[in-house]
Amino acid sequence: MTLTQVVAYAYAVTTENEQLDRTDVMGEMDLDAALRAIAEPRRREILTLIAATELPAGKIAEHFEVTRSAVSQHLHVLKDAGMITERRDGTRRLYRASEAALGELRMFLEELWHDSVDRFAREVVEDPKEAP
Amino acid sequence: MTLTQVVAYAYAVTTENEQLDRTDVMGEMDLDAALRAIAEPRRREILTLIAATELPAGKIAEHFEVTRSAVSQHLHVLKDAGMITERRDGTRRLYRASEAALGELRMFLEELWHDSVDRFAREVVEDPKEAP
DNA sequence: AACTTTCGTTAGCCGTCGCTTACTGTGGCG
DNA sequence: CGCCACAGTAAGCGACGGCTAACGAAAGTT
Repeated sequence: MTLTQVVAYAYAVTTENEQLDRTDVMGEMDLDAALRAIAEPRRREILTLIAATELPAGKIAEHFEVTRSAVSQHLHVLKDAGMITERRDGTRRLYRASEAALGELRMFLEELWHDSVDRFAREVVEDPKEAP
Repeated sequence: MTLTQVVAYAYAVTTENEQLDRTDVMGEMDLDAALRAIAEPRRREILTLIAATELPAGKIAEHFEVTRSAVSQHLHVLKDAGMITERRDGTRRLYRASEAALGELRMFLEELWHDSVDRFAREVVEDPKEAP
């Protein structure tokens, strides 16, 4: 069973409404903003932190040596870019990486890489000796 | 035949020395610099331009409405990040996207996405109703 | 109601970024 | 050699980004 199949199954077993909620809550990913967001090392660390686990802002901030304010601003940037989702629980705000957004970013690079590989393979076929 | 198999074949038909040259010439990709490089829209356009085709600096600059100088600086940033390779032919400098670097970037996001998907799949298995 | 916890927001500082304008460098050609 | 086409480099400017410090806001707790 491939990873993609697992995802397909996961979506399949959720109800239609739940799926609507899911795509609804997630503020559509902005590719430009997303790439700018992950260009920052600390934001990348935050993203890896909440890729597999949901965490409150405080717990996230503990992992860094900058102010909680700074982390809060990073979270704001990530949220605006659609890279993370926010869920409230009392005074806490729980964050997690948006699987859909990560998938879109992944696809963007996949396509770019694909173009590059195509060219490379073409050159090899035309003249193996010229292959870089 | 999958894409990965094509790549494997392409590498296989090149000689060992050629492969050494290939990895030698390419200034090891810097993930941090690479992500900062593709955060800029114009640099991303440049990258897509030379993903499947090798182009001289002048031809690249023609596609934009900024100065050739600006494009030259963008190319410098991309090269420093290891995202592109440079080959000289007379006074011309031919650029192309580094397939290896694009692959590494792709892998980085692949892993991040993978972590996120794992979590999502786990939640569904544990309690489908709780799936976001 | 007063206080605490958890967290976001604002103002302002300083460093970095992308751009233009000028200048410099280099290879080919008469 | 002198010149031209093709490029990178340097200086300097306006804009933007990330940080801290101080403040604001909301949900529990006593």
